[in-house]
Amino acid sequence: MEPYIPKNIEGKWQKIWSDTKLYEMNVHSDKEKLYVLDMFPYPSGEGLHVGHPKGYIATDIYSRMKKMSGYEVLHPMGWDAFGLPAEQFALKNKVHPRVAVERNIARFKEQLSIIGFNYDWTKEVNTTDPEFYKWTQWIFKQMWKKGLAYESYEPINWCPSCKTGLANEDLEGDACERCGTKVEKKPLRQWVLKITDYADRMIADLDKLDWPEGVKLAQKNWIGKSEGSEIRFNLCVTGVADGTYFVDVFTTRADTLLGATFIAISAELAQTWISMGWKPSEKITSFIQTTLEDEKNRSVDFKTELLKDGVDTEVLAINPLTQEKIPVYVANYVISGYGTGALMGVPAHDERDYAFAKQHNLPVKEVVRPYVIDHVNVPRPDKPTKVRRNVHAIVYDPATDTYLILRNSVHHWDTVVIGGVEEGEDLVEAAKRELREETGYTDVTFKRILGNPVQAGYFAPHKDENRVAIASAVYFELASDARVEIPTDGENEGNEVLWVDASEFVPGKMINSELGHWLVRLKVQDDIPYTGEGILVNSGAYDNLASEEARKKITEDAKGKLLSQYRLKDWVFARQRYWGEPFPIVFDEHHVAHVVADSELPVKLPQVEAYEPTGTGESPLAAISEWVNVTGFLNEDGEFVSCDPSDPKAKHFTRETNTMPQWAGSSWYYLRFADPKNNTTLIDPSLDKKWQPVDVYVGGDHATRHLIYARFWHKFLYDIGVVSYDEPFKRLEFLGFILAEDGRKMSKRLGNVINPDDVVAIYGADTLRVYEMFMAPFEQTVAWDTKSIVGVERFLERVWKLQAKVRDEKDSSDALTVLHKTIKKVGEDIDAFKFNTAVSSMMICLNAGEAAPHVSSYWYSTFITLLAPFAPHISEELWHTLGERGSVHEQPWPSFDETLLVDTTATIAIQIGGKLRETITVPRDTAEMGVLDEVKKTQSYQKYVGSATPKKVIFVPNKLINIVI
RNA sequence: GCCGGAGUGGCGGAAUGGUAGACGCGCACGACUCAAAAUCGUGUAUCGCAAGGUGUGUGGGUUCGAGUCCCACCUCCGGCACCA
Repeated sequence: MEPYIPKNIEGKWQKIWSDTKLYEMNVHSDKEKLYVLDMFPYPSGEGLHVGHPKGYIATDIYSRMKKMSGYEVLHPMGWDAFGLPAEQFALKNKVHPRVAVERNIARFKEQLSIIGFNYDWTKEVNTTDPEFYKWTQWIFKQMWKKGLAYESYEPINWCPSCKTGLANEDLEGDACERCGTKVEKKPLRQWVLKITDYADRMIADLDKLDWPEGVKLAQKNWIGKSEGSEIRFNLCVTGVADGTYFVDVFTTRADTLLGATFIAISAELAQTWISMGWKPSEKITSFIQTTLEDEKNRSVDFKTELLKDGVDTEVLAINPLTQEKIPVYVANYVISGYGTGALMGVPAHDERDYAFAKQHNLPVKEVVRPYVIDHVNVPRPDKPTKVRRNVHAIVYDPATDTYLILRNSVHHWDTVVIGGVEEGEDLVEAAKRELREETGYTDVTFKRILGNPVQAGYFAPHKDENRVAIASAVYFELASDARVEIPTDGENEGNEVLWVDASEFVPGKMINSELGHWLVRLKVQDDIPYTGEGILVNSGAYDNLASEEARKKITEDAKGKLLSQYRLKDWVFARQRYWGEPFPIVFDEHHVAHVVADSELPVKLPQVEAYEPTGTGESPLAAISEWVNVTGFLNEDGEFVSCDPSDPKAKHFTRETNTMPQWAGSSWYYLRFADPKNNTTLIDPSLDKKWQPVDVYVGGDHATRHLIYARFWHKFLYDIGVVSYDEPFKRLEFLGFILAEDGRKMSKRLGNVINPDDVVAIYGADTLRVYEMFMAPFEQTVAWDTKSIVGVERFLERVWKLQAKVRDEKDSSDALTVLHKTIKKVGEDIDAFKFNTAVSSMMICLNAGEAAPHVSSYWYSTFITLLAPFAPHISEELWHTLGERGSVHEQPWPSFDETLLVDTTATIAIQIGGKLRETITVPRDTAEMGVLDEVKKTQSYQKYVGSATPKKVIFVPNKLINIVI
């Protein structure tokens, strides 16, 4: 037997597989399709570290197993090579980005090739290839035609270091995600994509995706839909007729409109007012200016300016329902990009508005009262209703850390001390009176009233009527045990006065359904506004309406409209850099934009010497006049067609000089793999129908960028009929990253990078592959551990050596059973991306094979077949050593025999009173009686049960028997 | 603050409500060797000589039985954050 030397076999097989085109697949095959895709890499100049291949190993294993199971598998690879990192790398190394990208791709490919991946390289795509980005431009053009791409002059995030505008998704807090520089707001002409048009569908369709729930939630939160109302407040400005001016506010709580006591607007909106002719005082103007400039302090604390200074003009807002006039502030905490950039302040029902009102001494007007429905005695619609005001006396004894309750033996309930209150009666006095009458305690210290009343609805069976209780709570502490005698009959009949600790003083154990609210208020020392829903009070005609109903009615009556707002912003889609896709747009002499005709695509990125960013907000392309200036004419569709300047139709146009962001190509690249060379359409419709969607998509966490952008583009392509399915990625598996041995991220700077080439050189590609799958659950981030890799090395070594034990004889039943269990387990685990346990089960199987006197060639070749997706080289070598023909990677995936899965004996755990005492081995499927007979013979039974009669026996066949005594 | 995810030996980690710690690393001892490495074998949660206790972040609960289910809390990691 030859020794196992990976480098002697791995290169050899890689060459044979490549020469025999083993991995070239047929997109037109009749077999059932499966599309397995990695998030394609950005070919950076640093090359791969061991973390990069992790996901590729997983898809490699998955796709190999599926191919063996009879699927035609599309498993391609490509390059996401446009964008800032490549350009920065090129600038730094003084090479052209195109050259740098080619070099980096070659390096990546070489690194990938030695790991033995099964990519079909005939399907390779590259986003910087004009034949590819032609279609990126084409998609943009379709969006433009549908009005989804528009020019905007709004201030955007500008990174002064990268010298380009950025999308919201490109930020980390308020800094550039790439270089960490604080971004500035810069007004810039931008191309923006209307992604918000798809927000609702992107939320709704999450339901049909087999994605990790956490990712779906992250997307939902990122999109951040809130449903509310836009309501107009007319303005009352000194010297101008009321209603000439107005402000629209967005609110999710239109039900609190009658509690609005101020309006706050953003500095941006104030500036718009100024540009429309409003002339505020110097003080206000300067406040607006500083707020606009002081970008970072806007999220720190309240800074406001009241639009009233007694000198020039005074601005008040008129509540559309009450006509009440309320003050208007410019406030730094109101942001312009959300809603209308103006809000109505309702201090009684919003924490921030409350804090604001306290700071400015504004009235707090309660309009929503918490409302609880008793779930035991639910109000009955057919019964009359009586309204009562009452007070709850909550008494705490600090000495014993307990609360005072009444336990009633007639009604079987625990309750706080409750008493009715008359109109105008003092709550504290009423509560004290009830305390004395019902418990006898007289010496309590009043602490505070627990906020506004809570309303409860319940059915009172003993009175056969519904009750609405409007309850306030008064909080006391017990000062001394002083008590007076109380009668035990009448109201007090059946009552026992008790002190209970906090665990008993909870809504589930007490009858008082208001208690939950009291406990929340007890916890915080200051009054807090009630931000929940309830029923309306102090709202005139709207009193007693539930919040939800009130929102509709109030919005309607205030002539507002119901609409949704999103946290997600439209996608700022232009970059002022060289290395990206040019836009298929030209401008005429009036600076009106036109798309270019299809015949003009691709609009190629010009070859230039200097491509440094200008920093002026202009792209470096703008300086290339021979590229920018073009002659042509608009055809009958209004699209630009170039022509010779001598042509009588010729007119002068200039090209759009911004380029597309890095995320453009990756938003649709997965569509191209099935048909990468098609020159007439983005993808042949029949191939789209056959191969989309991606069945399994694997990569790092891009929940809020790539995966949002791609879904948006895909849905757009679906709408215009280019693709036939409305979601791009059916199943998504995230991978956990591999950290350096020191637990930090691998980086050249830290000098802790583990290079896969080195690992392959020492241990071989198969060991690297199996180790990366074995080290931790796939989705979990884990630190590289060079020590542990030998475990996998030994495993493959022992697999190799087991060939010496192959005999032409029957397997032991143990070895056979383990093998079939392993076939089942490995298949199931690969399906579920549980590679670590798949490897572990193969180790168990190998242990069993080694323990057996010999293994059959069936046993060994089956084992090799299971191992093949994980360790393709050693498996192929052993396959041929066994004298088998063809490639192990083209063998059918082994099937298991159900009858062989079960052991002939079973180990039964004997529990006595739930405690494990002993185990016994009995023939499989021994019935309860049989097992019990055996159990009775055991020492444990004699000792713990003896002659006593078991109260109960729980029997789980082949597993456990529990004797309860 | 809000929303996710996770807390199990010295380490990575296993466990459809049914024998916690599979598998692997490490470690200890033994075999082989002049010796070492490699390899192979045995052992390895913890306290205890043992019988037997105790153990899956903490405290409660449900259950014959809880790492797993329920309630409250603590810690760590990730995301969002004046979003009206």
